[in-house]
Amino acid sequence: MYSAKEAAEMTGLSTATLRYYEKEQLLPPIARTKQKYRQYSDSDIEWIKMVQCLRMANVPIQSIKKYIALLSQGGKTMEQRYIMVQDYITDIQEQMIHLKNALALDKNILNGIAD
Amino acid sequence: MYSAKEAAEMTGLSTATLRYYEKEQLLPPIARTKQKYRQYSDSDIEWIKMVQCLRMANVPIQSIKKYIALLSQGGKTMEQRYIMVQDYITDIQEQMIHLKNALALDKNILNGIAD
DNA sequence: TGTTGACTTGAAGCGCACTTCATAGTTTAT
DNA sequence: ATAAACTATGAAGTGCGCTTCAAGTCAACA
Repeated sequence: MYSAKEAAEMTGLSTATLRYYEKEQLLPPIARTKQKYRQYSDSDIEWIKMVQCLRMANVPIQSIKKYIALLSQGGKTMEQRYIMVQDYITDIQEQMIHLKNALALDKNILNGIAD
Repeated sequence: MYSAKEAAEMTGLSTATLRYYEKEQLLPPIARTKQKYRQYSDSDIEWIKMVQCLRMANVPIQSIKKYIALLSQGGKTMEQRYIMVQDYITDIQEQMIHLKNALALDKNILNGIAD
């Protein structure tokens, strides 16, 4: 079991962010000591790392919350989760297309500037 | 030349967003009528569409501003612009990796749940 | 003539994802 | 025993990217 500070160090998130994620139900309820101090388990740490990956992929908190709700229902929700991830993969691919479109428009505009 | 409303319809952005982009210097100064009404030219519309592509690729306003500043300096800044776009392509590819990492962690966590 | 409707501006408001603050209790080291 | 370091909470603050509001100007039409 790890303290708040240790969990923060292990994940690279701040303790404030960890509390925020917990409050937003992106994490399972974290165990507490008698004195109400959080005790993060190894599986909590894994869980946090997964949330972190989703955030780094720009998945919004509310979507992660839904994903997490599915995940905590176990293996039977695998397909739904797979679909959610696929949708985000599609999003990212579309971002790539928009960037390339921007480059194409850049060239047109440049011709217009006629430098 | 197009009115604010026409420009909005042509781009799918709101007139408020167009004014906001102009204020933030994401657009070149838009011509005005005697009555101070904006008159968007065809090249303004192209410009807006490029900004829109960059936004849809999740490029922040401040970065677009820098990109636009380079673009308005003409063809000699092509390489710098290319590098900027490359950096965003890298960002997007990294997002993809994070998503895949999330999926891998999902599988681990699922084993932990032991359903 | 007056009342729609499109346009102008600056300022305020909003949702998101945190971050910081104020206040208070606990644990550890000297 | 007391100071330093860590933890807790709720509330307020921050930055981003818009959106909405308030107050006024201008053009066209019944």
